[in-house]
This record gives sequence, C-alpha cells and structure tokens, in this order.
Amino acid sequence: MKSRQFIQSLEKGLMILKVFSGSRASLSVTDIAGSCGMNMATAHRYLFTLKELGYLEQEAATRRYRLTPKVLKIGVAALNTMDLKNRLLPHMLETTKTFDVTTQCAILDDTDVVVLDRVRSREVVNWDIGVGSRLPVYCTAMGKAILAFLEDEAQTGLLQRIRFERHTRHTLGTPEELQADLARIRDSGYVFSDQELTMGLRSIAAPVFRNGRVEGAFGISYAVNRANEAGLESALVKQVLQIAAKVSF
Amino acid sequence: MKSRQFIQSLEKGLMILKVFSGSRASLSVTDIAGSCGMNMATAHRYLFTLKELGYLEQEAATRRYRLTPKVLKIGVAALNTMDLKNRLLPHMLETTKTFDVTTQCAILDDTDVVVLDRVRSREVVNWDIGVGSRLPVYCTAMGKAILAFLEDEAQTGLLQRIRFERHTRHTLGTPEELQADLARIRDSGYVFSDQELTMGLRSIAAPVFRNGRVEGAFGISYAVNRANEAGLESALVKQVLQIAAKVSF
DNA sequence: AATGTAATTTCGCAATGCGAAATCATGAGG
DNA sequence: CCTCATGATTTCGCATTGCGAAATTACATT
Repeated sequence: MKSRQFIQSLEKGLMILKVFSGSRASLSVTDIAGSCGMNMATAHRYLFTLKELGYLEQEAATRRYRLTPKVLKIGVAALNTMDLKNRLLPHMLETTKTFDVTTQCAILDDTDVVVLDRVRSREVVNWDIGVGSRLPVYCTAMGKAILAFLEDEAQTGLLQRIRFERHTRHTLGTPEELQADLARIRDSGYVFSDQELTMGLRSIAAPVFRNGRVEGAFGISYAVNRANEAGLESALVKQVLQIAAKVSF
Repeated sequence: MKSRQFIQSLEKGLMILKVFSGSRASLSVTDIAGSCGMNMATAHRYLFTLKELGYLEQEAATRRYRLTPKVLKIGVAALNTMDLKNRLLPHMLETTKTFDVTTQCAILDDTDVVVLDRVRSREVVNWDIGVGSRLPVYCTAMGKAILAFLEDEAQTGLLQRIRFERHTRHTLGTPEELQADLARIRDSGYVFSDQELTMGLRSIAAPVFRNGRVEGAFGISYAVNRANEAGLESALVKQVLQIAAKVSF
C-alpha cells in the first residue's frame, strides 16, 4: 500500500512518457494501454492530457503519438544544473585537442553512468554514444571509477543490483571479479579499461570529488590500435589524473 | 473550462518539474508552492510523489529538492527517436574534420530551435552551447533556415509569437526585417548569418526536408576572423547545401 | 452495405486528491 | 534551557476528479 501522499495520476502520466523512452518512436492508444496495463479509456485520457500540454504530438493520419522536443527541456535542465560538466568542459576540449581522443564526463544513476557531455576526437569511429546516454557501471571506465570510490553502503547495495552481461570477451562477469578490480582501482586512483564494453575501444577514467565525495568521473576513449603510439597511454593516464585532481575539491 | 478528459494532477506534476528547468537547481516546498500557485500541502504531495518515483531527490540537511539524472531518460529518448540526427551525424563529423568548424543539427520547437547534436571544432571558443539547448529562431542560421521553408500557416502563426530581442548589433529587430530575410533565404536555399546571436560568430545553415517538409536544419559555425581564409566561406556554403540535399528526401 | 478494428466520448460511482488546520522538526534568540 | 518562529509534514472530512463499462464514432476491408 502506497502512502496516502502518493499521487497516482502523476505516476501513470510519467509511466506513459517512460514507455516512449523504451519502445519505438510512435505509439497508439492501444499500445500504451497494453504496455502500461491501463484501460484504454484511461490511457487515452493521459495521452490527451500530455498532448494538450505539448509533451506529445499526434500524427493526423495514424492517430499515433510521439514525443515532442518539449520533453527535452526538463531533462536538459537537469544536465545544466550539474556544474561538474561546466568545470570539466574546458579540460575536455583541451585534452581532445592535444591528444585527439574522445573525452567525456559522467555521473552515476543507479547501476548506470549517464554521459553529461563529450567531446569527440577527429577520428570517426563506428561507435557513437550521445549526451544523456546510459552505460552500465561495471564495464565502463567511468563507471568503475565512480563505483570504486563510493561510500561503502551505497557501493554494496549497488553491487547487488548489477546484472552482469557479457558484452565482449573482456567484460567482467561476476561481482567478485568486479570487487577485485575496484580494489586495484582504489590503489591506483584511475581505471584502465580495455574493450570491456566495445571491442576495439579503450578507456581511461578517474573519479572527480566534491567535498570529498565522488561526484562523477572524467574519462577518455580511443581506438585500441593507438596503443602502439609510444608513450601515449602513460601520458593519457597522467592527463586524466591531473585533470580529475584539478576539478576535485 | 478544460475538457472532461484532461487530467489535472498530471499537469501539476509536470508543472513542478518544469519549474526546476527555469529556476535554480534546488527548491524547497515553499518555493514550489509559491511559483506554482499551489497550497503547500499540495506541493508537498507532488514533490513526495516525484521523489518516490525517483525524478527528484531530497537533500537530507536542507530538505530541498533537486532533479535527478532520471529525468534525462525521458528527454533523451526523444532525441534518439529523431533520425534526422542519425542521418546527419556522419556528415557532421566529416565536415568538422575537413574544415575544423563546429557543425550542428537542430529542429524547431515553437519559437526556438533545439540543438539535437553538435560536433565541436578544435578551436576552443568562449561560447559553448550544449545538446538540447534552445536558441531563438529569428537570430540563428538554423532557425531561419527552418522558418523560411515552413508551411505558410505555420510560419505566419509563429512569426507573430516571436518576441524580438536584440542580442548584438546585427540581430534583426522586426517581423518585417525577418520576412525580407526569409524571402532571400528561400531564393538562395541557405542562410548566412553574421553575428546575429553572438558577436564574433558566423554561421551557415540549410534546411533538411523529409517527404518534402522541413524536418530540421544542418548548420556550421566558426569564428568571424576565419572569413579571411580565401575561399573558405564559399566552400562551406557548398558543403552545407550538398549535405542538406543528401540527407533530404 | 456490412463487418471489423481502433479511437474517442459518455456517465454514474467510488476513489482520489484537496485545503484548513494540527503536528512535527529545526534553529535562533533570549 | 526554554520559547518563539519558520518551514515541513501529516491528518481528516468532503468535494472533485478520474475510473471503467459501455456506447459511439471513425475508418479501413471485405
């Protein structure tokens, strides 16, 4: 039983918006009613309301609904209130320029890291994640950087909720492997991740602190074949640590 | 009087989320109640619900609420369903690499253009807008590119809603000036915008069509001083038009 | 036309959310 | 340490809102 304070109509409305995130672009009343377990009349009322408010639009022909750019407004506000991004951005630009690597910053949300911003290297990679995308903590450099320095209770809770999935042959598969890795990371202060999420891609990351607590992470990614360049990776590690230290407090 | 179908609780909940977008990062119950014109008990119920659902978190000390990264999930889904972005991205990467300019794509939302994605040039500019940010239609190259090719009724309606504000000495100040500019744009097929929004910054943009209707725009920006480089700007115009044509259908 | 499928609206009833007021923190003075 | 003040949270009875079954409408197919 929910608290007396809980407003169910709001939950339903947001549930509908969320369904759009998971599924395809355009959905019909029936689709929504089905996937939310609502009566069709109910689903229709909510869709109608969201349309009125401008968060959804309806194709005239098919009567199907799709998200409008207005929904972005809400999320982007959240992004901009994260000053981690603002503190890091100049360093990201500079690092990308100097080493021609992709730099990014991210924060934790449950068992995912959320990419706040990224500066792309000039080399076009087949792989491209965007601002706001989510990646699993346990197989990303930034994820592990944050995880390693999380408060104990938060960390153990989180570790239990992780559902391990093998993305490449380098992906860690068990909590134990991850624990061991985290211990190593705590020692060295940074993460070196070799193709744990995507084949062909390496990353280096370090945590950023705010008042002594992990706030997020700074990371860089580059193609494996660049490992040949003499001294590159050690320079990158140095760079990552230096920047993470500079913006931490 | 609203339709019988309209669900007020959802409106209130979303209104609260929206207030966070406009104002500062963290808000108290009283703040919300004030700016939404709600009873404090009501505001509290909604904040409580949003917290339960994970869209807000509450600082233990101050009892104030702030947005969580979870709200991003909703908006980002909208971004990813826009295949305009996916179609353009490879060309953006290539263009940025070739000319070392910042490339971007955007769509229209009411009187703003919303930046879907951008690839930064290597030159670090003091100015930096991010994914999801909104810029006024009437003083951006991409905005005018879209506006110029909008259906008549949509265009006239929109023109009336624009509130002109002078950002630089090049900013257009009246509907008439804008109209004249749009006519010129329709002739040439592209927009050349010189420091209309930000001093020191030039942009070139062209509309992208989908089934013959404007879907969004592709644009590039660069520092004014690069206008010296012989042939650069005409090459850029050619590039913009070529790419816009390629991804249109 | 007849049939089927999906969207929309109606309507009476019950649950939900409302606001005034009470209660519970927390902090600032005295 | 107590009091007052301020803000957050909860209670509670009542009116409103939102619910679902069913009716209606809108289209596409046969």
